[in-house]
Amino acid sequence: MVADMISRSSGLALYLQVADAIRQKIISGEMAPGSLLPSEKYLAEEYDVGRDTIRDAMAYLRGEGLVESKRGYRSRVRANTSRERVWLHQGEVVWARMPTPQEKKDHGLGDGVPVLVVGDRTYPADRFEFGRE
Amino acid sequence: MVADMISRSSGLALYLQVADAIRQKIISGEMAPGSLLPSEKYLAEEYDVGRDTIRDAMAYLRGEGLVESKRGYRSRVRANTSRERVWLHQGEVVWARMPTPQEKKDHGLGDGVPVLVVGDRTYPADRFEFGRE
DNA sequence: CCCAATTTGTACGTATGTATA
DNA sequence: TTATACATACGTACAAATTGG
Repeated sequence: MVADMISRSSGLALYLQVADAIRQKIISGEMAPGSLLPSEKYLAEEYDVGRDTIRDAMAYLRGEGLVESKRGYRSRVRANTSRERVWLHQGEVVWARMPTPQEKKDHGLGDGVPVLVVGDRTYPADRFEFGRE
Repeated sequence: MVADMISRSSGLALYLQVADAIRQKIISGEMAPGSLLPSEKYLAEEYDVGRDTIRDAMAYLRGEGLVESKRGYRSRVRANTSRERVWLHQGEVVWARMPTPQEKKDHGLGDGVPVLVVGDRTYPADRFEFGRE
């Protein structure tokens, strides 16, 4: 029974404890990239918390870029994508921030995926990296 | 009255409409960087929605890195920080992702701030940028 | 230093909508 | 069509942090 790992008196918010537990399963590989998570209803019963608490935990993990959700289907562990390498030209500078809604739409980005900014162009951070030759 | 801008039949979720409205005020400068937002209670009345809807909108804006919240105090428009420039050495590669909880703690990062990764080191994306000389 | 008001955070509930299988 | 699952939106209550008197 996994619910033993959740403490209502630890001082740490329940949803963060749930997020920690699920994150650990993802990092350890117990939940493989691309695999489906249990339903929110199931998780709520497993950890003996309300569904809202599970939703908060999932939202937190989405923000970390660890899971992705879509309506009507169970959430999924985000698969690691390979990044295309782009060489920085002389004088170019790269930085990162979260995408605007328009950029999320344009690049088809889920939650928890930043963009890399070079000049006036943005690149999805899960598909690009920048290097110096 | 701003509530006119919120439509319950537009098909777009109310919290996204609220987020859009507040984001526009931030981008336009009507809400200056560093300034305090109205309380959630006030916003709920202003837009004539539940507090939960306002909270969802705020969480969305936090995820975008536009606002920051702390318990007991009103949310604040994130101030633009200046980024320290670091030169990439030959062969180095930089990419970005969301921080782990440990990295958030170590760097004192709020929501919606990615980290830049170079080798086995991470740099807060709101305080660093990488360039090629 | 303490107290009260304010504000956000957490957690529960219910109901309904919408996408997927 | 039906069942399942996540999304949205309302409500309530209390906890915890901050501010200011």
